[in-house]
Amino acid sequence: MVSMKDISKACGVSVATVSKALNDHSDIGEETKQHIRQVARQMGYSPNLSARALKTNKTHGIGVLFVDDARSGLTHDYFASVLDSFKRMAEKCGYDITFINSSKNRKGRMTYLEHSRYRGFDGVAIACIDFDDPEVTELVQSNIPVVTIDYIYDNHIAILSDNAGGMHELMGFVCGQGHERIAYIHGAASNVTTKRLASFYRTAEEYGVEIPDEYVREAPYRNTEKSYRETKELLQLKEPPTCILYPDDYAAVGGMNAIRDMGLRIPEDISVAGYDGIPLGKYLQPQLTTVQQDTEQIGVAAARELISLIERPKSTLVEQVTIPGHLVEGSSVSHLKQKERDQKRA
Amino acid sequence: MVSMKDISKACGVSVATVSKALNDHSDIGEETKQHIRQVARQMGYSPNLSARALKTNKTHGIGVLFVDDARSGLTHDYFASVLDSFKRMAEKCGYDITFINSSKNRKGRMTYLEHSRYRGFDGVAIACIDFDDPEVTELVQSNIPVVTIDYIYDNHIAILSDNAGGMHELMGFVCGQGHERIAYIHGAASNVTTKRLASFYRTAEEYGVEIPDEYVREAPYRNTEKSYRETKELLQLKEPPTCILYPDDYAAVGGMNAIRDMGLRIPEDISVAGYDGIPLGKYLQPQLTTVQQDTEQIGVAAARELISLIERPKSTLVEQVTIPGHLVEGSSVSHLKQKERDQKRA
DNA sequence: TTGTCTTACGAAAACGATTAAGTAACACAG
DNA sequence: CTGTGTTACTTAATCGTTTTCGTAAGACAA
Repeated sequence: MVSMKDISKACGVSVATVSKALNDHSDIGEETKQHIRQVARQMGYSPNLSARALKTNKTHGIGVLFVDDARSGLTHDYFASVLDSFKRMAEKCGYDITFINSSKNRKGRMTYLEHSRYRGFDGVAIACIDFDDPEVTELVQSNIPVVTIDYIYDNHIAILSDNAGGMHELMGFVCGQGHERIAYIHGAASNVTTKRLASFYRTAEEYGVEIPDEYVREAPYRNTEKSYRETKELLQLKEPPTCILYPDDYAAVGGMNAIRDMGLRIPEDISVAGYDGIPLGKYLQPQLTTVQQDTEQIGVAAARELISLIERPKSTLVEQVTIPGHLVEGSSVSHLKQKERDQKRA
Repeated sequence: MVSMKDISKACGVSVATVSKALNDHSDIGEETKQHIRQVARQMGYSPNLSARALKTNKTHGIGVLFVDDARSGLTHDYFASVLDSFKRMAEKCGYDITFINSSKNRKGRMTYLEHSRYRGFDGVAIACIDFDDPEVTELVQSNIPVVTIDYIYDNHIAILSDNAGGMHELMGFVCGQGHERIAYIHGAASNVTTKRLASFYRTAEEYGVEIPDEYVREAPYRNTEKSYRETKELLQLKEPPTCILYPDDYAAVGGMNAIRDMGLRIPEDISVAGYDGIPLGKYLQPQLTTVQQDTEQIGVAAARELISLIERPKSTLVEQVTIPGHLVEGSSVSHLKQKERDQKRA
């Protein structure tokens, strides 16, 4: 590998001059600069990041922390999309993305923070994880710039998908279609799901729709089997719902299977809606009504905010950015006409 | 940050002793070692990777190169799964994963190789990309250890999903179900798709099934719209196929929509099969017949081979590992009984 | 002439680790 | 007593940069 020393010899100048020329310092003559740069290019010089990082304490590396154990790491649709746009934005700004982990290797086990320090990340993005994990809070409370996605820590930057707004829009649509018996199978308790649940109730009230307790159930994220079972139970109620909302699109597919297995049609007999807007949802029959989260913007905003925090530690005032989603009106929610509703009531 | 110097002061020994104690060299007394380690722990010492890398030329970092521009980077199901298991395996061995990119940032543009050198990757994994790209071949021909996934460069380690075997098994199943008019919408030309296509023809011959040219068409990977259109065209042929194979499960869904839109039933009227084994396939109705690629093993093998190449540059003889997939017999391929076939022929 | 500025560059000390080579202390054989 | 080995350290060089503090040369004013 050709180093600055090689260039300095080739040019007959000192390494200091080479360094300054390549970094465009003002105290080097213009022609010297040009010459040094040209020679560097010719010799195929490549800066040594380790050496630079050792001096400057900047690695231009960003750590990304995802949940690992739930097996859904990168195959988690929502998260993979967010990460993808995060990555693109970060790379455009000259930062590379490395995954943080705490798996034990030959040298024992490192906490997230230890690992981050070891790698010398300039900043860290956290998402899709148990935010109460002590290792996570340790990382957040360290002096490493942090941005969280879909969770707020006091005094830290957070990028939030507008779950309350999304659910409000979805419920508004469902109610607007005339549904009055709406069930909600929500995801396992988390900051995200509680927001959606609260918004669900609030919007129901807004539209004067009553929600019996037995209409509200729980099935973990992306758990098709559980949502299948819960759906069957809902349909066996004395007064079954006319519409069922699911924690995500996968779960919705599970529910749709349950509905069909019971000989009912979607949306004629039962309406369903998912959440997330996975690519395949558009191609299901009927097309799935869902809320598409703007993963592109979430990822971009996260990267932008984190990098601005890294590069201008003080000036960053914005602490939370909420990114709206939008309703995808598929055809899995039917319009209940007045007489139909009367019929059902009769 | 506490460094070895701090520890050496606290312990009244030299930094060399600290270094050796922490790295378990044999020429340090056992009690000294223990003491130094304990103090290091108490002081919250964290090794500085940059400094270490500067000396040792090892970063314990692996670069991963994916296609970026096609927008399907991390949201590519097959690849996200492979990456996920690759990551887990690598982390278990003490390596971290960073994405390689060549996007132009403030400092101009780096090639993949330049970027890899800059980051000092110990090794590189390449997948899901245009393998003819000169930047990619430049990277492969460098002195950096490389493993490729689903593509073979001479004298380099490659991990291959058994596309020929998978297609053979799938075709064997379809033919075994009595199908004799089988169409294949294959993906855009690539090393992967040509292997499948060859295997498709070979297996057809093996079963004495003739494939008219008009039965073989092309639709890009995951392109639901194109496979929708191609499917419609296939069904409008004078002698339409009884079974259609698709390049992937997404495309299959597109095809299924076309079939249904034409008022036909799956699998009673037309059978379909996908490829990949996406999670949702199990929950489609009918359940999609497909070939599940063993992404777990592919990722693990890639990481294992790459790391062994990194750590024992000479000893690695194995150059290609083929990972078999397995048929998922859904219910989207019907069994054609003899008389039905006779009927159709009549 | 002397003093002060500017410009353009160099010397050298870091940064935090690793490691080859050296050395002091002691044991033990001859 | 001398020579040879161990054992347990220390010294010092080194990796490739960055950056602070020179300093020499020339310009220009007083």
